[in-house]
Amino acid sequence: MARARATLRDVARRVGVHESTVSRVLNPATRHMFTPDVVRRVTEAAGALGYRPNPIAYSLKTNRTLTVGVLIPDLTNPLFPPVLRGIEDTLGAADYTAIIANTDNLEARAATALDRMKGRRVDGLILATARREDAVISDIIAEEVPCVLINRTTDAGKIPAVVTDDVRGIGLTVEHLVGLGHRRIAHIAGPQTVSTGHDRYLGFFEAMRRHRLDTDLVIFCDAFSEPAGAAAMAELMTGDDGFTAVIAANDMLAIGCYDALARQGRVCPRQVSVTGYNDMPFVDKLSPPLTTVRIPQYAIGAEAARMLLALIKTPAEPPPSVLLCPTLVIRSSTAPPGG
Amino acid sequence: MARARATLRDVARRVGVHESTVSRVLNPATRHMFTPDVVRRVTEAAGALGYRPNPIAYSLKTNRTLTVGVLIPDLTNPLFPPVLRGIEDTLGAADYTAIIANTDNLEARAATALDRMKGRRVDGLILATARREDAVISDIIAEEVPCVLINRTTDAGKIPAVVTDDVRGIGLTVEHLVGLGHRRIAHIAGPQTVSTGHDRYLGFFEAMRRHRLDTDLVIFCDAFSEPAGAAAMAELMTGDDGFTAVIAANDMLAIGCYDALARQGRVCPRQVSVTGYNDMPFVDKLSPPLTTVRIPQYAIGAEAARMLLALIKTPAEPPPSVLLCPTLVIRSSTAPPGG
DNA sequence: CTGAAAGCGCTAACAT
DNA sequence: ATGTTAGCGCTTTCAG
Repeated sequence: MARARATLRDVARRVGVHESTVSRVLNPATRHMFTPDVVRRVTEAAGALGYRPNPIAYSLKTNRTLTVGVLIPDLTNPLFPPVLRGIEDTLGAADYTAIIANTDNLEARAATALDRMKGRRVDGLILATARREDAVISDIIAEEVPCVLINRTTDAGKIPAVVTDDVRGIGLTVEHLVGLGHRRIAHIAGPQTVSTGHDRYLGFFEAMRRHRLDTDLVIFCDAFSEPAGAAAMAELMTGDDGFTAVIAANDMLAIGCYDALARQGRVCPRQVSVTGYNDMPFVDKLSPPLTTVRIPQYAIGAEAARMLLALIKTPAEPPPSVLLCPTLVIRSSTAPPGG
Repeated sequence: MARARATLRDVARRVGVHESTVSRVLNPATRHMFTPDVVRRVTEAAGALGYRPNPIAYSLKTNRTLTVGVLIPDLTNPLFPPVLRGIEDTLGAADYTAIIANTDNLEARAATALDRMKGRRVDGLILATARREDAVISDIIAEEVPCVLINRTTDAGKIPAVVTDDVRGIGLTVEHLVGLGHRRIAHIAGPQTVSTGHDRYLGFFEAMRRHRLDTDLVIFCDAFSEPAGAAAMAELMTGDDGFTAVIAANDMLAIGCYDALARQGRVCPRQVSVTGYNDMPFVDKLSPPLTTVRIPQYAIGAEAARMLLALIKTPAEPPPSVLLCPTLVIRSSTAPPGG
């Protein structure tokens, strides 16, 4: 900033009181100690000088930066921007600021980013990058940094998390497809090293079993990506086992399915129904518009931020994890089999 | 952070030298003043104690926060995440960190966000929110805060900007459509209060004139949004003037065109060709895949960050604005007329 | 080549 | 009800 900003001392001098008086008057928690007259004079002088507290000095003194670090796999995945808006809106209302970093799903990058954030002395962390067994998170626990997980959680479950009920979410898609008459249903599963991939597979398995349907048609992908989805779909079509529907573990995988289907000249949903997961922006614009599971993205971010703020305030009382409810969004990528 | 971090004093005590010696040894710029022996001992002790400089104290002393503010209209617009990655990668390499805020295209929110950022004492700003006449930016000039604009610029042009050549970009689409045989071409223009909206309209106007074609089929929108595009397209179809192609000022407007077309049962590109602008992620998945103008999103961010860092280092030498080159991406939303 | 000392702007005991 | 004082961790003149 160019212009030299007014400091507490400047205000104090102008009013003719001590620096600490100004500090206390300007602090809502201690303002009550003063006569209305002093409060008025100080407030006016502060206004006249355009006084703005220096957060750097505040931080150095209090050891709090009013900053939290947010780790996400990839900002260009449209799933995350709405989550971030939820986080930033909630943090902003409490005068906190988010610092965001992408990890590209690489644990090494997560470690580096976390180091930078800790270096910046963030007051807390929100991580969307948890693996089921996560060394990085073990460190965080050991260091007692306030932290909440979103979207994915760890097996150990020692850290408060805001996630959706993935088992139930996939159950919804199975019910929907079974209701349409499908019996041979395949699952393109995500990485089993992360809770979302694992829970969705579990959800598929349990729901299919409930209907006494076979669960042999499962391809495991090592990434929630379009190419991985395309490869899996291609593999599925190679050993054609007469499946009529595919449940992809997320929307990116489902888009990959579309690609592979198109390359083989198979048409969705007439020949194969496809479902996704997340209801990312723009999947309603695909051809055909994708049937998928909607998760409350903004709410996930907002809730996580709320929890983190609580945790920062009272680290001794970790807030309970939150399980949000997914809903099925039926569009045109699903239809009765053999349509 | 929980664990009390080692300070300079701790390191100094351990080595048996003065605090300032440690500071100087750890600073690459002043390290050369010392005997190799001292350097080694200090470095080792710092390593052993896990010393990490406290950026807060550094900032308080030096008046630099190694932080820059980034203002964007809306993170959920897929145009921006790649730009941000460019910014963050470049800033990160120089140990700078970005603070991001959304304005939703509201000048009031821009002012608020900027206030918060200045409050946080950012060293510089990157703004993707400029209007052609922008009071907020006038303030920034007056306060001499290092700043670079991206995507949009101001009429006054007093601030270095990284933008693409929008006149030329739209020219590309006109050439393409004319080459396909179109003569009656409409333009769904963006807000004329921002440079992108204005320049693209200008580009349309000039290119059409070059071909001696009429430029009467223009609808001005007050937002670069899907509903605005749909409304404009609907209006265009009402007074049907026999147009065979529509150039939308950006991809969101083009998607709105798709909506309106679908509602009227008109098929693209057979009855109407449509073009967009920006080549946002996922427009290749639309039906039909959108012909659009690609801008180097990551490069815009990276270049802007580079310029800002230079400006912060030497405020007296403002870097020249950069005009990046757009390219046409031909997909399936354009075809010869009356196909 | 290294040490001493001041001070960035703020908060929070502790005094009165 | 207000003032004094010390100090957060660092950089940087100024001495030597």
